[in-house]
Amino acid sequence: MELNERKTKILEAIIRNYLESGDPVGSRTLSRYLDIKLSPATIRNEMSDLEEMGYILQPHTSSGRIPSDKGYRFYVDSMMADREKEVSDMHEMVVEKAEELSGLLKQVAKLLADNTNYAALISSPQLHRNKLKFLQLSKVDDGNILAVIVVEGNIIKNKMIEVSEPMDDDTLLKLNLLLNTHLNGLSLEEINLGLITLIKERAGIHSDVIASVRDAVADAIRADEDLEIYTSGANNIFKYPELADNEKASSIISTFEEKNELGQLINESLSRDREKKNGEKTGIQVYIGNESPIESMKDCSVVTATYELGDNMKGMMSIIGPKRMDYEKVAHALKTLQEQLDVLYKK
Amino acid sequence: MELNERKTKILEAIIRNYLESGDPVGSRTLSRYLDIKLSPATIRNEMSDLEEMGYILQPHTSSGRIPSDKGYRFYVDSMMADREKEVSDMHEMVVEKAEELSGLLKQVAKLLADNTNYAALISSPQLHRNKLKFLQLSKVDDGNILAVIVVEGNIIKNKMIEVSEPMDDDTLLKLNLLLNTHLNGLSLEEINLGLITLIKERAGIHSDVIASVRDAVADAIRADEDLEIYTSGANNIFKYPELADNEKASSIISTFEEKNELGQLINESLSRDREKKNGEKTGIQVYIGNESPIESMKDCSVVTATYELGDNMKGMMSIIGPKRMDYEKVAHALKTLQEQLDVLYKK
DNA sequence: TATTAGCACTCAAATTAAACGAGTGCTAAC
DNA sequence: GTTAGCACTCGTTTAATTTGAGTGCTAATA
Repeated sequence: MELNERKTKILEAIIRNYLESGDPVGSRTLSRYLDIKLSPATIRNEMSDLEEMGYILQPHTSSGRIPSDKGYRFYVDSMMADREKEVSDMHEMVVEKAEELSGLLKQVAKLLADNTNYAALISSPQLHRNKLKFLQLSKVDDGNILAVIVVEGNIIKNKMIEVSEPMDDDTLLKLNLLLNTHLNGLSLEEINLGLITLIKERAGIHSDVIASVRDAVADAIRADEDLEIYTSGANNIFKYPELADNEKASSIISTFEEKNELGQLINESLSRDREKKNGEKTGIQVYIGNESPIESMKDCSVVTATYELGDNMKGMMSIIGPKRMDYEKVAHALKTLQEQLDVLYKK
Repeated sequence: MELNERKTKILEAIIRNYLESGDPVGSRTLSRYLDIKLSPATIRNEMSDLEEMGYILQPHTSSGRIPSDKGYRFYVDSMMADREKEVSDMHEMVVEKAEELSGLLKQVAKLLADNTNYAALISSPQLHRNKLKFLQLSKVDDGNILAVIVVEGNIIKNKMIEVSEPMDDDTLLKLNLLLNTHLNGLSLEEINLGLITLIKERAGIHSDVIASVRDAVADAIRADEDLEIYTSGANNIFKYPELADNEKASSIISTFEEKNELGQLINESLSRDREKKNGEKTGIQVYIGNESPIESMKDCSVVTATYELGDNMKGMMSIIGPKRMDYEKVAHALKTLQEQLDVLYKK
């Protein structure tokens, strides 16, 4: 079946309506709401089709329809394609330059949460150096091997690795080749996987050296140590009945308080952003329901945006709310702050 | 009416029972539960008295009784008097020395929350200097007055105050006397009040100088700048139906996230602790319901304990839960960690 | 062939009613 | 002073009923 123009219109009407009301929407309502004149019966037929195609679903027989994740996805994608609808009812959001970075970030998180009525978070900016560019092991003396590691952004790290027995030049050469072909261009997570296969292939060969190499690379890449996350408006989720029952609220709140799970979201979002650097440039990602990397947010939508402070510092901010959030407003809020942060720290 | 032994026993039985079950407790239940043999009818009479005295109350006519804030207060006070009941069902709580102080504090907060099943928080330790000890203004030259401020812990601060017109020695002497008699021994909050009366009395006299003095004193006293608060287990409140409804949960969660209101609690608790340094020495405070300095916690009980790291660093940790929390267990948990922190950083 | 009116049917949510039961206060007897 | 007895209260539970928004299907219509 094909998603023709009329079906598209109806689908959009369903979603728009549901975003506003939060109630399942039925054929009568749509008949009134649509600009094309169609009887409820006709719309019912179309809705039946749309349901079969997976865009909408019924909470129970004889109720109206609500968008499925697929439906939301369709909506968000087509919304993102239409450039810049103007969003009206939002206060001007103005970031004031703060003395402390932490103050600034707290401010941004609060602005986001207060203006959108969803939960918000922002990460401290991270040095942009997540991929391995080059790796060289050199024999310094019989007991020591020097590892030189270059990561994206041309940051160079040195690490001396002690070995129990000397390694001959030939082996070292091979090992260098092996490591470079396997690991170059990989991020930390991928390197762990890469090393596992590597060790499996060359089982037993200098596996202690390889472990040391991994540690050294991890040190060089990881900037996690100084990752701070500021949250605001977690209690906003209580405004949305579909998230406000104890079970769900508790797990969301807990994720917000623990913060370490949020780290995953940040990494995921930052690395996704890096990948499609060329194409779109807004750096806004939408995760709907199960698309989210965080388990406890499977009933939410998560909208993230990266921001840049000065030259090489990238961070992430995010809005978390119900699936039926006002995506336009949220995207707009994120973009606004993105730009402001950009300008604020431009020297 | 007097709270005789029998009434006391019945009151305690009511409270103990309610702490366990969370349900209003009636005369039949008590009759079975009590060791002295009394018929439900007799107990009803006593309960009626206890209600009149304000220790217990009825959620509605013809329901059992629950403790009032006054009842809880009685219970907690008498409990605190009995030294050290052993508490059984708690895992060993072991704090591991961490590299970073923040890591340590996060760990402690988590231990507290996980072991008690309530919400927990801990503040970073503050330098113990909250009261003004001595204040001296000296004329340096016609345009400048030097303020020397000594606060508790013998920390000395100097501040140069510019004056538009020179002040003669006599006035300065008077002002010194006035300031010292009014402000010595006061904490920051009290100083603000003290200054207001002072200014009222001596209206107009060098009020700009007085304002500068206040700022200088505030600078010297306030250590708030580096106050960090770590929380854990905020979601535990969902385990207690009396706190889990959206309204209450939302405001508690919000307080936990914003953190600045928690600062009040910390100051209040630290300064109370300082006052009764001599008498009790456990440093454990219990705030029941409205006794709490934080508005949003009026349906909770808050138990706080101070801890000392090394020589002059004092911090506060706290457990927040329903009024019917297990006070013994909580007090025990706090004491355990108090001791551990004490030992851990003893040089 | 696409659209629509009509109608029987479904089902969550709201409303009402009845039964239950834990608990009380009061009185009179022990 | 203590207790048994009893009528009464009132929140909770359960079931029955009503309501209403919405559906799918069929047959008539354009």
